Amino acid sequence: MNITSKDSLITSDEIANMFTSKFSEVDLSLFSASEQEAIGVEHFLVEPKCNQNLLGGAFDFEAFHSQKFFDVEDFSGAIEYDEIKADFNAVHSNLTWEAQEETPKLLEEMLQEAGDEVLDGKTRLPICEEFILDAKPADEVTILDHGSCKVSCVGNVGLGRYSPDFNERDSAAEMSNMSSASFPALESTRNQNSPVLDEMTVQELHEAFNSMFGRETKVTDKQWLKCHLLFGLQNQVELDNGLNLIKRGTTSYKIGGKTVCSSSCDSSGSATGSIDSVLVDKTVAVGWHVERKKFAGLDTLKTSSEDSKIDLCSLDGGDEALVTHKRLRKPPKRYIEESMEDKSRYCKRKNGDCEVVYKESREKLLSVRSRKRLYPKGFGAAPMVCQDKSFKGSCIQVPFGLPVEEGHTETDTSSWNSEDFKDDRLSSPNEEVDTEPRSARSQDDVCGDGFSTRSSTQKVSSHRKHHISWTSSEVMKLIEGVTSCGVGRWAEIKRLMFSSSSRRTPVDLKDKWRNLLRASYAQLQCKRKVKQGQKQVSNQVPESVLWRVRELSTTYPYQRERKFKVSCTDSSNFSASTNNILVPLST
DNA sequence: GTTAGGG
DNA sequence: CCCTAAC
Repeated sequence: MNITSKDSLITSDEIANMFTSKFSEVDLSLFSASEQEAIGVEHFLVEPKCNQNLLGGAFDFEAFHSQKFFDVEDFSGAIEYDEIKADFNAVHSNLTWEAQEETPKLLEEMLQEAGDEVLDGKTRLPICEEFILDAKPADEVTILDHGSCKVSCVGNVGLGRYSPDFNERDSAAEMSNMSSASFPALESTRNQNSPVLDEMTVQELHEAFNSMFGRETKVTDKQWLKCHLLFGLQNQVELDNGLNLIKRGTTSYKIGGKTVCSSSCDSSGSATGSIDSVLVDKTVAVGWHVERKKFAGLDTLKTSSEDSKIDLCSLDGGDEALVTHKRLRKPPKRYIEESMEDKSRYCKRKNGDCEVVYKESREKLLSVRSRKRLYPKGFGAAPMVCQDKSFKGSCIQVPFGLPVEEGHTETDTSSWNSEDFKDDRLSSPNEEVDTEPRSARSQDDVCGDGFSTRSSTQKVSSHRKHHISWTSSEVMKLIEGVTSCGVGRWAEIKRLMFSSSSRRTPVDLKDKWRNLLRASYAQLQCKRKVKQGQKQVSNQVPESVLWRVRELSTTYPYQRERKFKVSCTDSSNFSASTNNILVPLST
């Protein structure tokens, strides 16, 4: 069976274990968790009998690969980089690295897409890249992949904070310095002849090994020890930088019978949050840790994990594969509303500033209500961290602006609720915190003509007016109205033509007219190019009607629209068209 | 209260 | 369809 398909989730406990463990524990537990999977890695940790073949021979890479525990190509870009390669020649001969050039590109892409929030982008990234590029074939790849699985979500966070405009190598040196400050050997990870490690005695190497992997080794071969230490370092760096954003296929790991990495990137935000919180302040065995404090701010992050499960972000090969492209799932509306409500209450209580809070909350809500805003471009548009000061850092925002407060959830419910935050159960009459916006809103209820768009008695569960598509007769009426009243007199048109229809407001008429204009214009353009085009446009509105619209638009120029209208003066003799042209139209 | 225009 | 500034 394909393990990957079994269960794509990992429990947060498992994650926590993985991350809270010290390095050694992580590796060991992770690798030995499952017999089958462990094989390869176990071998890695087993002291080699022959240094020559220390890794390659023991490592059953193909077995791993065939089981799809990782996608070799994910790291392909990394290979071939430096001297260390030599040591692994034996292993990666089976691998194909055609994607070598892809990784940097991917990285760049990811970085560009990354959020605009830059935490230490300069210092972290270089490492990240370095190690991507330094990733070793076969054996290391495998292990790193495990590692990166663990970190995948961290990567999400980390990369999300890289400067979008980061220059790949510019700050590499800087990074190098920084890291080496904490752990000199790190610097030499790129160099097989790492001076630091070279200078270390076997005993020291043993100690390092012990602290890194949590186990003793009897191997006295310095080279072997160095190899492992270097790898360990890199693994750690990877862990810190979470460069798992590299495009990869579905990857799963079975740990203790449970598959841990999924191919789905849903709720990446949540995952990020919790993983991060788990990661924070964890000690790295070797004692260097690269600016992990950068994540401290996220410490308070909690996932909305009503689900104890977390999707790790593995990246599918699809179009939306990259995390940076992945759209976050829209949270349940109700949840949003409740969250907003909570936020509002909290803010009210804290600040006593209803108006401000209202606007703010409303904005957030709006951002959820609007599809455009809901799905902006790219990943960065979904703020992970609640920067709202009113939250005092005590809450986080799950992907789409869902604030989750800590310790503030039980606040008084007596405070105001704007209509926007009301759902059915909230619109009880005894809520009388008549805030300004609310009172302003209530005008809707008495909006003349008996067509109230929203009323408090109405079921307001859906804030957005239910979409009512315009019927052709309505369109005709609108056109008639425009014909007789002219453009812009929507209220009058409404009175004249739609008096019986309570569902069309003057604004609706205006909007529709605008759309008609656009449609007609689009039709013109399409017509010029392909005859096919008009079918799309005239799909809903007959061409004749659009023609009519155009005619009217020339008669009643519609400010802005007019300009592009004029520009498309081709067939129709617009210049001549004045009052004469607005014709027939059955009345 | 209406309208225009952006979202 | 919503929102809001401007009228």
